[in-house]
Amino acid sequence: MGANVCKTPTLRDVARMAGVSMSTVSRSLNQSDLIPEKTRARIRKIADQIGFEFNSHARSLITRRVGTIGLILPPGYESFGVSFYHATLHNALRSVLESNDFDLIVSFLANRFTGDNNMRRLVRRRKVDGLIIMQPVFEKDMIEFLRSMSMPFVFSHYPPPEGVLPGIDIIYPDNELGGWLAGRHFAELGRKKILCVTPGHGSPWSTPGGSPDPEFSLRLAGFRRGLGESGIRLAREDLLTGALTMNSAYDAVMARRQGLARYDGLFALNDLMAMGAMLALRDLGRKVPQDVAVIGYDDTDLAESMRPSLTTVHQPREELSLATCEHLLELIRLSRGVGAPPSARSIVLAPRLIVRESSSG
Amino acid sequence: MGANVCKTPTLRDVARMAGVSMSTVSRSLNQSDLIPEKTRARIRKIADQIGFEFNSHARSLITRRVGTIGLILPPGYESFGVSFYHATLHNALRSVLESNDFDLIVSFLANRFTGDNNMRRLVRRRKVDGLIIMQPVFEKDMIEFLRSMSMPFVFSHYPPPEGVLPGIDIIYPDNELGGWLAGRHFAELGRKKILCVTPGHGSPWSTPGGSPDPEFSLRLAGFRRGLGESGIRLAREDLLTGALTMNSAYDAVMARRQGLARYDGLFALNDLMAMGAMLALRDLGRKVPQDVAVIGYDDTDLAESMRPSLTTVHQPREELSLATCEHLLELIRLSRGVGAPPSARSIVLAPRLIVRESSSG
DNA sequence: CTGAAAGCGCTTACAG
DNA sequence: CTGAAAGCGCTTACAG
Repeated sequence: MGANVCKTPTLRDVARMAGVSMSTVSRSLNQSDLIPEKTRARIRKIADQIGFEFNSHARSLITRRVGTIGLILPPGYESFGVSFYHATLHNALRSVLESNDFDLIVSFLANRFTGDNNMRRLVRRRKVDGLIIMQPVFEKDMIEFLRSMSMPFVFSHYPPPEGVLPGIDIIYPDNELGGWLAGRHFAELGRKKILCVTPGHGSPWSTPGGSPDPEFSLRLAGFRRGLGESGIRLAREDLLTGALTMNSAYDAVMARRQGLARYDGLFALNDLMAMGAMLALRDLGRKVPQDVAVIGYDDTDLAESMRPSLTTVHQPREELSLATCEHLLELIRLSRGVGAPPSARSIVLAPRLIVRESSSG
Repeated sequence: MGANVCKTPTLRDVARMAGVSMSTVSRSLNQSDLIPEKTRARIRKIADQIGFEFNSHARSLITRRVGTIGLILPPGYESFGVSFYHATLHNALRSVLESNDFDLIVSFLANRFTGDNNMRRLVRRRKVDGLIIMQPVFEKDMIEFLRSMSMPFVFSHYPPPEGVLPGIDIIYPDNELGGWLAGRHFAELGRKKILCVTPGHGSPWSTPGGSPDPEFSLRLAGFRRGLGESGIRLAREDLLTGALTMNSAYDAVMARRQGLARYDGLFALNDLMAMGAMLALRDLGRKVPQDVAVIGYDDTDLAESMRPSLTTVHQPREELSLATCEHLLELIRLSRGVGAPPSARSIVLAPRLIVRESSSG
């Protein structure tokens, strides 16, 4: 009366049915070429029939791998502006991991209730094989901890802070170049007087009164350089301060209605602010792009969907995700091997400008 | 020369240092009250010192729990309209799970490369203790499988399809009521002639030529009922077809510019479409809300950020996430116990209308 | 090519 | 209150 269908069949069940030892089943299902193809096929079939899957815990206990990657979310992820952008990043990440049969645990750095460090916990409990870390700030402790645990990790998306920590694997887009592309585009369009909407210190992770977020200050620096090459200057009064949201930019532009007529271009440091600014310009009777050309940053899906559609700097999300995952998977592979650990790399990806209606009048 | 700091200390290490057996350490760290508080504290301290954490695999092998919940994403999640809305849902989910010390694995139902069923795999490999399933379609196979595996699961967010499967735990907002709130609001405003922007069959999971998505058809039905109570009818020609995106709604309204002057209200079945419609109205010289009052659906962050800010039906995201998690955690708890499995519930949450500038002229 | 055996790091009756 | 021992479901030298 042996039931040949049980809730969760084990290797032992398969072995029994196949009339071989557990070792043979294990080897077969793991593609060991010690086992002749014929046997492997037979066992594979039995396993499929009864719906066998390896118990990942038993397996991990020995192999020390789980088949799960941890993604550490940036601070401020709850805020719309951030989550909004990152959601598309995650989709791309998930694709790559999925194609490699890895699962994805998504977590904040710190548990917001207990205050515990989630990342440490995930690592110590061995719930992940590697980490993708999206954090604008690089804590030295954290990095030393990961190294001491031999846990592969890659920082992704945020540019390194000023004093770059040497020897860290990090992949991010070139924000300075993105800004430069926008600046040059205005110059090419022959626009001379540009208004620029920045988040000021309003990004979720900038410390009050601290230095502005490098991500945004780099965009601005590049923008200045791009304009400067054609002799266009950005004065202090040409900078408006929003807060990464649509309404903050709308309000900032409305508040500046005096003297607005002088401007024939507007650059916002992200798409949401660009959209808010466009609404304001329209309400003030200034036509986009005829009177004012507008450029955003990020190339979120909204940019194309906006009317007029928004010219913007495209963040290479797919490439970023792909490169991040591939690099991490490579590190994981190497960490199992015997070779020397590879030297760390930082990979910088070039953004590109997507020209749409808001700047092609 | 025994190092008292090792990479990953085990129970054995703690036991050795404390001069007790592994059993005692295990019990202490698991809050067994067999062990006197004093001993517990001593052992806790040693464990903390050397950075001990349970190896989750060894533990799971015996206890059959992992401390991880699986979230199954809806089809079409890659599309912006969907991911955009769900991102905020996830944030809320993550909070609740985090406060219960559960990790979250996020996955699509099917592996888009191998075609394998990710959910089955996660369950069979025992990588999750329970599942939150966001799927507009309920496959019978899937449900039987989960039951046969005694895997706790809760369907969340999508209303059940027509022929409701009895005895499934499911939590979702009342879309019909949401539509009704919008209808009644127009009636109260004294608006008589309403244009309605729907996704048609354009939602990501509706089969071509199949029946429209229940989520949206319910909103529309409720809306009709709300208007009907004040004698307002919606003719076939009052329905526009977009595709859940801003530009689709923009284009639909623009294409309908003839006869647009008759309308004094516009309802879009989600916020993105409402925003697109508002842009079109403005471009056609119709003032919001003076000429046309506009209502959206979802209450995404963009609604408040829009100018004029958007009146919309608020999806009870926080309540939904909270209720889903709490219910799932309860099911998990019960599945360990001896009591009879609880009877399944469906929980319907009431949305509410958020009145903003787009309808308060 | 194949199997018996040890062991991964825990938990939990069972016996004191 | 405490410990020795069995066992969760795998993998992998080791011996044939």
